[in-house]
Amino acid sequence: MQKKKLSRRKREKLWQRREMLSAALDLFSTKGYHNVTMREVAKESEFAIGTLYKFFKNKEDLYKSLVFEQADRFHEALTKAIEGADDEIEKLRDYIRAKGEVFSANAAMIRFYFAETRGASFNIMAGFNSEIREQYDVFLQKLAMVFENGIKKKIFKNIADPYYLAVSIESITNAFLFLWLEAPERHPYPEDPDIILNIILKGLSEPYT
Amino acid sequence: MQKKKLSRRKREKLWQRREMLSAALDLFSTKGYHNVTMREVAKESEFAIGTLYKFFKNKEDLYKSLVFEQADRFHEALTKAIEGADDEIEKLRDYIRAKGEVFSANAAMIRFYFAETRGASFNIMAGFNSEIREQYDVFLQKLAMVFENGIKKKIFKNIADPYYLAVSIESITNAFLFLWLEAPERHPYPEDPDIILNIILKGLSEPYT
Amino acid sequence: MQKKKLSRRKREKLWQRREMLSAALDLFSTKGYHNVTMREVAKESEFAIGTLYKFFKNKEDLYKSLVFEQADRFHEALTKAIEGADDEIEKLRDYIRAKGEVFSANAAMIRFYFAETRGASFNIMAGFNSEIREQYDVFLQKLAMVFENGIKKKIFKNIADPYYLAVSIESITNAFLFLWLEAPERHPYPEDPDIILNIILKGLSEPYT
Amino acid sequence: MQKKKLSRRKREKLWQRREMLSAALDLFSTKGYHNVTMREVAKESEFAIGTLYKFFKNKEDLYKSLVFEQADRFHEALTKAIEGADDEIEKLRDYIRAKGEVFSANAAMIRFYFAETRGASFNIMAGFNSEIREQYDVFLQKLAMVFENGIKKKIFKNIADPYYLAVSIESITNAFLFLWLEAPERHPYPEDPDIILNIILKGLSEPYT
DNA sequence: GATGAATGAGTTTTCATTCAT
DNA sequence: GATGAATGAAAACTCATTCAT
Repeated sequence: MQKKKLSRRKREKLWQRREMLSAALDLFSTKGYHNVTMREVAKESEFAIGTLYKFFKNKEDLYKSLVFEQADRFHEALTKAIEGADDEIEKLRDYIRAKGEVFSANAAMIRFYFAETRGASFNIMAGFNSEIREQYDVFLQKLAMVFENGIKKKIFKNIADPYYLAVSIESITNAFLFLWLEAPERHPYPEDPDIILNIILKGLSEPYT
Repeated sequence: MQKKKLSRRKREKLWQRREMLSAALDLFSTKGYHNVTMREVAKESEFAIGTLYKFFKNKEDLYKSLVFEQADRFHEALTKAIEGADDEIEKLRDYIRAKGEVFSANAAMIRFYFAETRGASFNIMAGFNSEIREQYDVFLQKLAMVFENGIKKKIFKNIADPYYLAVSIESITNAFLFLWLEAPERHPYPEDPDIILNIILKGLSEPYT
Repeated sequence: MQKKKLSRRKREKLWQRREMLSAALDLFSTKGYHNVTMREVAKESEFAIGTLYKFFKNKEDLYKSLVFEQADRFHEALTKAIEGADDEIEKLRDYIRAKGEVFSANAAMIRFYFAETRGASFNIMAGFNSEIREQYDVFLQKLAMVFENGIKKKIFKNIADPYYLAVSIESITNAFLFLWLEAPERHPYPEDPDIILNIILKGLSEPYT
Repeated sequence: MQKKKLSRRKREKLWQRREMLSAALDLFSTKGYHNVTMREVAKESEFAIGTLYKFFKNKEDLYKSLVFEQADRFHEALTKAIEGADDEIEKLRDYIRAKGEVFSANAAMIRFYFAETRGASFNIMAGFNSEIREQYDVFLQKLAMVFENGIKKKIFKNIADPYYLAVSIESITNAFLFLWLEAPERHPYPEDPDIILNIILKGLSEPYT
C-alpha cells in the first residue's frame, strides 16, 4: 500500500492543499474568478496569504488546479459509469445516476462546472482549455460509442449521428442538474434515470416518421 | 406611429446608445466582463469615457443593459417562432430554425449568451438575474405548452412532463449551437430542423417501452 | 521659434513631468531606488499615483527617464566645455569649472550620479547601462583627444596613455565633488580650476624621471 | 597565542560565519542588496534560514557585517603597504600594488566596494556609514602623511594640499580598478605601479609654471 | 541547536469613476 | 454637452522574520 508510506509531513501538506482548494471552490463557485481575492481564499481557508502562495504559484495556478482536479473527478466517475454494465441501456442509466451522484453531493462543484465548461471564465481558460476540452471529448467519444454499439446491436434505432446523441444526452442531464441547482425542492434530480432517459429513448411521435 | 415622434436629438441618442452597446457586445463576448475596461469600450465605440457614463451610470449598468437588450431580442424571436404555426411540430421546427438564425447571425451574441446563462457572470447578474430568469421562464412555459397541447392532441406520446421536454429541447439546441461555436466547419447548425427534432421525436428504442 | 508653438496643454504636461522627475530625483538620490515607493513619489510630487503612471509606465521607467535626463544634461554641459576653447589647458579648465557648476547647483544630482555610474543600482541599470555607458565613453574619448592633441602640440609631456589621463582627471574631479558633497564647508569645490588641474599638470617629482 | 584557545565549537562557528559571509558577498556583489533574498543566501551557503538568523540578527546586520569585514581587510592591506617601505615613492608603489592585489584577487569584492563607497547602498549604510568613513579617513590621513613627508623631504614638489593628493591617487587607482572590472582584457590593472604613479609624479607640462 | 513552514506587512500596478475645461 | 486627465481604492504577490518541532 502506497498510502501508508506518506510521511506525516506529506499527509499534512495534502490536507492543507485540500483545505485551500475547498475554500477556493466555495468562493469561486459562488462569486466567480474575478470577484474572489487571494486574501479571501486565505481567510476562508484559514491560512496566511504567503502560505497560499507556497502551494499555488499565483491566482491562476490555484484556479487551474481546481479546474483540473474537479474535471478529473467528474471525468473518472462518468467514464467508470459507462464502462460498467454490458447492456447499452444500462450504461446510460448508470451514467445518468453517476452524474446525479457526483454533482448532487456538491452544489458548489456543479455551479463551478457550469461556470467553467460553458462560458464564464472562457477567457481565463484560454490557455489550458484545450487539455480539459480534450479530456471531455474523449468522454464524449466513449458516450457516442455506447449509442453506436446500441444501434449496431439493433437495441437503438438509427435516428441520428451517435455523437450528436451523446451531446444531446449530456445537455439534457446538464439541464436537469441546472434546474435542480436553481430550485432543489421543486426540481429534484430524478432518482429514476428513466425519467431522463425516456426523453430520447421513447420517441414523442408514434405515427410520425 | 410612435417612432415618428422621436426628435432628431432623441434618434441620435438612440443611435449612439446602440453604437456603445454594439462595441460592448463585441468586447464582452470575446474577453469577458472583467477583462474589458471602460476605456476600451470608449475607444471601440469612438466616444469619450465621459459620454459613456452619460448613457450608463457605471460598468455594471452597461453590462446589464446589454444583457437585457440581447435577452429581449432573443426572447422575442423565439416567442414569435412558437406562436406562428398552428401545428405543434411545425412550431418546434420554427423554434429550432429561429434559434439558429438569431445566433448564427452573431457569434458574439451566442458567446455572450452562454457566458451569461450558464455560469460566467452569474456573479455579476446576481441582483437582476431574477428578472431575466423570469422572462426566460415565461418562454419555457410557452414552450412547455406546445408539448402539452401536442400531447393533448395526441400528436405526441406522453413520455415526460412537458416542462422537462421544453427544458430538454432547449438544452439540445444549445448544445448544437455550442458545437457550432467551437467548430463552425465541422459542426454546422443543421439547416434541416428535423435533424435536431428527431432526437426527441423518434424514440431510440422501438421495442423498448 | 519652436517653443512658442507648444500648446498650453503640452506645456502643462511638460511641467508636470518635470515636477515628478524632480520629486523622484530628490527621493532616489537620498534613499536609493529600492527604498522609494511610488506612493512616496506621488505624495512628494503632489500628484496621484495614477497620474504618475500616466507619465511613466512603471517604476523602472520613471527611474530610467531620470537617469537619461540627468546623463544628457551632464554630458552636454561637459562636452560643450571641452569644445569651447582652443587651448588644451583652457579646455581642461573649462571642463573642471563646468563640472563644478553642473553639480554644485544640485547636490541631489551628484548623489544620484554617483549612485548610478559607480555601483549602486548596477543591477537595475543592467539593461540600459550600455546606452549611458556609450554616451559616457564618447565623452571620455573626446577628453582623451584633448590630451592627445596637447601632447602632439608639445603642450603636454607624453607621460601616459591619453585615455588613462582622461580617466584620471575624471576621477580626480569626481573625488573633489565627493568631498564637497560630504562636507561642503570643509571641502568646497575649488573656484580656481588650477588647484585640481595642477595635480596632473605639475609633476610631483622634479628630479624623478 | 590567542588562536589556540578557541574551542572546536568556536572554530566551527567562525567557519560557518565565514561561509555565510562568503555566499553573501557573491550574491550582494552581483545582484545588489535589494535583489538578494535571505532564502538565497541560505541556499547558497547551505545553511537553513533560521541558522542565518542565529549569526546575524537581520538582513541589514548581515550586510553590515560584510561591509565591515571587507573594509577591515582592505584597510589593513593598504595600511600595511604604506607603512612598509621607508622611501615615500616606494610607499606609493607598494600601495598601488597592494590595491591591485587585494581587488584583482576578488572581482566580487571590488564590485561590492564600488557599490558601497560610491553610491549604491549609501542608503542602507546611512547609520553606520560614519564608522567606515572614519576608518577610511584614518587611512586617507596616513596616505596624506606620505605626501606631506615627501614634500618635507623635498622628494615631492609642493603642488597641492597633501590631503587632496591622497584623495587624488585614491581616485585614480579606483578608476583603473573600475576599468579593469569592466573589461579585464582591454584594461588590465598595470603590473608596473609607475604607470599609474607617473600620472601624478611627472607633471604633464614641462614649460608650464 | 538547527530547521524551514508559516506569517502578513508592504509594494507595485490597474482601472472605474469624477469633474474641471 | 462632450471630453479625457486626474484620482485613489483595491488587488496580486514578495520576502524578512519568527517559532514550533
